[in-house]
Amino acid sequence: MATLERIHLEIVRAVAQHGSLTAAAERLHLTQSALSHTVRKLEDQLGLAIWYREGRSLRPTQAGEYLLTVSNRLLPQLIHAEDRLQQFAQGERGNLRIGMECHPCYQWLLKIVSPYLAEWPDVDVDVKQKFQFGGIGALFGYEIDMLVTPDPLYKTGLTFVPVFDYEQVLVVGPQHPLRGTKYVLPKQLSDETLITYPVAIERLDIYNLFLTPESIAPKRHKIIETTDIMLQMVASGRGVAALPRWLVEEQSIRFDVAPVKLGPRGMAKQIFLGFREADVGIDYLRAFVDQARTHRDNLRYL
Amino acid sequence: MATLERIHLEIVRAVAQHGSLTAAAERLHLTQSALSHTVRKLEDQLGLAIWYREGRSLRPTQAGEYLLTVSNRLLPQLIHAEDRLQQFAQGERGNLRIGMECHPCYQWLLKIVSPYLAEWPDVDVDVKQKFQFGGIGALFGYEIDMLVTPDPLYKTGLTFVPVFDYEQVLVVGPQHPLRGTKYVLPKQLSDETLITYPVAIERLDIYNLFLTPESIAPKRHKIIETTDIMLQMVASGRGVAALPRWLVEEQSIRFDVAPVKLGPRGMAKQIFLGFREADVGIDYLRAFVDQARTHRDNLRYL
DNA sequence: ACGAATCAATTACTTTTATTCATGAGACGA
DNA sequence: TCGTCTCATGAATAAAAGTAATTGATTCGT
Repeated sequence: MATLERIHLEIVRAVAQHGSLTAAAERLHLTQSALSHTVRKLEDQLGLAIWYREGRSLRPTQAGEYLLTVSNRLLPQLIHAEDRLQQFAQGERGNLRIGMECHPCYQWLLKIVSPYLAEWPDVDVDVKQKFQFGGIGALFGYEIDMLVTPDPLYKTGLTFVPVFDYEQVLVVGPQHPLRGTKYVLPKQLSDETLITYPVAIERLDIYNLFLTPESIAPKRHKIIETTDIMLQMVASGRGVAALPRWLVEEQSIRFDVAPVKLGPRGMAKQIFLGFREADVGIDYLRAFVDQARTHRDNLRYL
Repeated sequence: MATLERIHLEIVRAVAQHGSLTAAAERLHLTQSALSHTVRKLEDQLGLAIWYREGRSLRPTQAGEYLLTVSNRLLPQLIHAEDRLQQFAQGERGNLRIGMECHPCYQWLLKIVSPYLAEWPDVDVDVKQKFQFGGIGALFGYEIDMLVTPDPLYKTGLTFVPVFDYEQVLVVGPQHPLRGTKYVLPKQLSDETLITYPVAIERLDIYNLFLTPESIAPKRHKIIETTDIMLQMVASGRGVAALPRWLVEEQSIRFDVAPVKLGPRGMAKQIFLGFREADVGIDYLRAFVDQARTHRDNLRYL
């Protein structure tokens, strides 16, 4: 019979991170001896080894690997809970951890965040972009509190609210033959170089809603991380990309690029904010959604 | 600066459950005094109160409520980790926590579980049916390891595998006018009493795929928990229900009920097994999926 | 409205646990 | 092969957690 204590999780994690008990001890402000004792006791209680002792180094056993995944999952949650309690104590509101699942949304988010921060001076906003199990998983796993995503999921436990409507368009450079045409058809892209963000093809709308249904693929597919570079590539004639119209129009001052409608009816898209239903009571979270909604309503009257 | 220890989570939880420090102390095999000390120290370190002291009873503060949700989320995960380590130590494989999101699947599950248990004597199988945040949330939140569901979710972090194809049919009793007809149309149900399991209407296929698209509602909607009672009700002419064909045929020996096709083409359904991608390496989990797949293939050759 | 019962808080004390210090044994590289 | 790095160990000590006994307040039953 053994009880997993927080210190055990800390040790497993620190050892994995620093490679040795000695280094882990330093990081945890303890002596190597203290860790050795604690580890021995835990291993005795569990009746199994957490590390293979190979010479003077430690290699995790199967159980050790497992404990590591548990630690990596639970420790951040404990730490976040402490932070939040700390904030309660200081009368602060807390922090809002926002996850982003769509690259160009970042520009949009900035416009929401600045008035929000002004209105809620005692709420901190974190923005995360990488999740082990995707945005939905991050919400369920309490890694983030709010998710900005183009594809919502109406399921128990989560709420999604549409906060932004936009048109996804093709972006072309100055010399491009498609420039100025009313719209583009899928087959017209079969000889183009398509530039996208580094995400799985199944998550790219230009494939899902445009190319794949017609069984068409572009000649080449280039991957670029940042919007700026992407637009530079397009402006210099190296390829075409699919981006929100508002973003293209905003950036057309800086780069010589132009939007072209995708298909005769265009490609309508929405951005959603998602959060845990359990959190609806948190006022500053609600306020963020309201802020985003207000922004949307303002655009409507343009 | 305060560190949340496991004992703090235990205390918060036990107090919420038993209503008093004294009762909580007993449950944790400690004296009331010990808890009082620990609580005071934690509250001092945090700089805030976890409970309001009202007379001789404790009512959680906002911080206390928050701590309780954290405890309820994290403690079960710690306990499960301990169990699993224990199982590692004893050479056992572990347990497979299966969540069920569809009522009649239970019959199907039984057929998979028994050969599985025989093949994996050192794996225990738990079946859970209630989840705070739905089946998907339970998977992400490590409440369960496998989900049996009719609606999968192809998203990062989870894998869904179809394991069972069936036809959803209308079940009618012995005197029912629809008995023996080729198929039933939505409007033919507008004067019937429909019996279903107690789940939200949006999750019932008979509504989603059959009635709602034609804007038709049954005359009455009765809710029954168990399949047996449901079939008894149908057999005695109290209403009709929608169930898998195989189940109806199996039970038609015990109850005088008959299946009727839903619409001219019938209603084709699938059951899926879902699990965390992070767990694909776990052999006994994989084996369960294989078991289910094998069962499916066997049915194909009938 | 009174007395018994119950509850949390506190103090002083005890026990248990965690941590350190000093040291040893084995592995590794120069 | 020596110096240095690793983790393990035992005894000593510091720190923490726990108990017992008591108090004061509140609640409940009669």
